[in-house]
This record gives sequence, structure tokens and C-alpha cells, in this order.
Amino acid sequence: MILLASLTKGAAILFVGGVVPRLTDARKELRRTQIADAAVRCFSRNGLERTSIADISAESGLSTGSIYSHYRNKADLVRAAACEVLAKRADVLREYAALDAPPDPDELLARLTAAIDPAEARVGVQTWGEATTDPDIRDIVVDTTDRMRAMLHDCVTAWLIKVKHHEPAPARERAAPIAHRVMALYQAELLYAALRTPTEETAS
Amino acid sequence: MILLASLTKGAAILFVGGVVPRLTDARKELRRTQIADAAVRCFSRNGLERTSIADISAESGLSTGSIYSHYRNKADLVRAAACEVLAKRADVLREYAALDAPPDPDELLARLTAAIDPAEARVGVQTWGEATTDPDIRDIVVDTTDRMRAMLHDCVTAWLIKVKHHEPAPARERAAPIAHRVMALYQAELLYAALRTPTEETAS
DNA sequence: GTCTATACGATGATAGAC
DNA sequence: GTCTATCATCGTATAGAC
Repeated sequence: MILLASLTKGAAILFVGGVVPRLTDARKELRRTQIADAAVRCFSRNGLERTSIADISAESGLSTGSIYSHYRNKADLVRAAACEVLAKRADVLREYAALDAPPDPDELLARLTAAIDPAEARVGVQTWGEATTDPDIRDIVVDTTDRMRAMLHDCVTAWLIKVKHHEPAPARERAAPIAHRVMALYQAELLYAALRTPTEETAS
Repeated sequence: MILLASLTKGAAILFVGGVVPRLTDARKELRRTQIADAAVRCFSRNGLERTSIADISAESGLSTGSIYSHYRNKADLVRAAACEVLAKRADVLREYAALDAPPDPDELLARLTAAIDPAEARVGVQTWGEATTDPDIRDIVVDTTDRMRAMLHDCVTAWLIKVKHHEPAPARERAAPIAHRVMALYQAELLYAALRTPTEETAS
């Protein structure tokens, strides 16, 4: 780790004025996710707006100045956190979509529901609320939702073809409304998970 | 209207030190809803937290001092607004539940979806987000959701009995999962409506 | 890059006249 | 009950040392 860090610095010096200093970028990205992760934990406890930069500073162990050297402003950080949470949920789905023995829709929904992390569900729902007024967040949410629905579509289509022995063309067509419903039911489960779970008290 | 107002004041004077001055209470409640309505419009545009008391003051035409004489603080006002919006959505449902020709679940969902007001949907979704961290709001959301699900349960039960000619006892049992699904799909539609609709730009 | 200290603005809430 | 004017607090963002 320490060796890697020193190598990184060396590489950065070597590449000054040259092409992309990859390793330095990778480390910078690592810091960014470290901050974003801390932000997500704060958001999960106190919500998007009730979390101050000072809170994230305390949670991440970094100073406010350091945070602002990685993110332009708070909105930028909120966007990054929203991306992270939503993308993580999409990844869970991608896993099932690539399965060679596709589960039926009910089973698919059950697995997705079982994989919900309450803390991330809270931030996800907070993101929905923010999306109603912030165009940037809105785009992130809509895009992620569309991508997830598309993956569900692929998953259901594969199930129709491989298990129910439909022809590919009609299978894709019939899969669309089913994917829409599974997505809707999943979102509802996400909401329930976010509300059901006891939100641990903040130390304010 | 003016006559009613003067009558109200007279009644209040007559009942000073006596029993409940009903009409005065009614007028006070009217002011409260007037403020709450203005708050809902502001929330719909700018969100729960980005709306200042000054915004609500401008929207309602009342001063900040006047607002604080009707609501203890902003959190109290947010609670009132949340109650109002959620209750209004429940009322739409109650209407269909009382119908003597109960619609089938798909039709029920379609009607509920068609009755969605985008502005209120936005505040509703914002309420969900707030509910993830604010226990008071959480209770309001959960209670309202439970009541709505119960009404859906009644509605579906009535449909099973009157249209599908089930016996009452098994009908109630079979209606439960159906009501759960309709509720979930409705909430998803509410989310879509809140995100789909272009949020008009604020005048900040 | 990271820290401490701070400036500046915004906002929730109150005081006191009418 | 309603207004205007004001206070005090909090939080974002920056400056400058190391």
C-alpha cells in the first residue's frame, strides 16, 4: 500500500506535462469515493439537506477544506453520492440479469427485495425527493431507473425464451410490461425498507 | 362571507370565558389551511427544505410573524402540509371504495393513476424522503399508507364478492395480497408522475 | 493536499407597535 | 391578529499557512 503510494507519486512526477497520470487519478478517485461514502452514511442518518459539510468532515476524518478540494460544492457531492447509491443498486440487478438460469419474475423480485440494504434504501428515497426539484438529480434518477428497467427487460426476456420457450421476438415484446411491473414493485419495496427500518438517532 | 366573518367575531365575544368558541376556531382553521396550501405550492416548486418561511410568507400574502402565530415552527408547518397532501390522496381512494359497482383491480389502479395531480405527487415524494429521517413525518406517512391499503382492501374485497361472487370470508383473505400490489403499483406511479412532470422554474 | 480560521449570506424565530 | 424590523444562529465556501 505504502509502496503503491510512493510509486504513484513517482509516476506523477514522471508524467508531469505528459500524458494522463493514471495512478494519481486513481488515487484521487479513491479519495473521492472515500468522501462520498462518508456522505452517504451521513445522508442515511440525517437526510440530504440536514447533513452539513462539517458532518461529512467528521464522518470522513477529513477537513472541510480537503473536501472542497475534491468536490466543487455540496450539490456536486450530493450528485456523486446519488450516483453511487443508485449505481450500486443497479449492479445488484445486473448480476441476476447475466445468470444463465434466469429466475421467474416473482423470484426475481424476491431476490432483489432480499438484497436491499436499508441504509442505502433511505438515501435512495431521499434522492427521489430531491429529484422532484433538482434537475440534475432528476436526470440521474431517471437515467438509472431506465437502465435498471432495461436490465429487468433483458432478464425477463431471457426467462421467457429459456424457460417458457417463447420465440425471441414476441418474448421481448411480452417482457416489457412485466419488467415495468417488477420495477414498480421493487421501488415500492425500497420505499417500505426505507420507512420500516428504525433510523438510528443522530448525535446532535 | 363578510357577514359570516362579523358573526364569527360576535360569537367569539359572547363566548369569552365560556365554552368553545366554535366559529372562531373554524376561522382559525381556515387560516391554517390557507397557510398550509401556500406552503404546499412552495414545496412543490422548491422542495421541503429549500422553501423558507419568507417564501411561504410571499406565497400566502401573510407576514412571517402571522405565520408563526398559527404554527409553532417550520417543522410543525411541514407536518401539517404533509398531512394535508396525504389525506387528500386518501380521499380520492375513499371515493372509489364506496362505489356500489366496484372496479376490478386493474381498472382501480388506472383510475387512481389518472387522478394523480403532479404538484401534489411531488410533495408526496418529498414527504417520503423526509420520512426516512424525521420520525413524526414517518408516522404520518406510514399511517396514511396503512389506511389507504386498508381502503384498497375493502375495495378489492367488495369486487371479489359482488362481481366474482366469492364468499365474504375467503374474499377478504384473497384480497390482501392484491391490495398490497395495487398499493405498491400506485406508489410507483406517484413517483413517476412526480419525476416526469417538468418542475417549473423558481423565481429566485 | 490538507489543515485552521474566518467571512459572508441565508434563514428560523422573536419583539414590539398598531 | 397582523405587521415591520431585527437578532442570533448556522452552514457554505474561501484564504492562507504548512
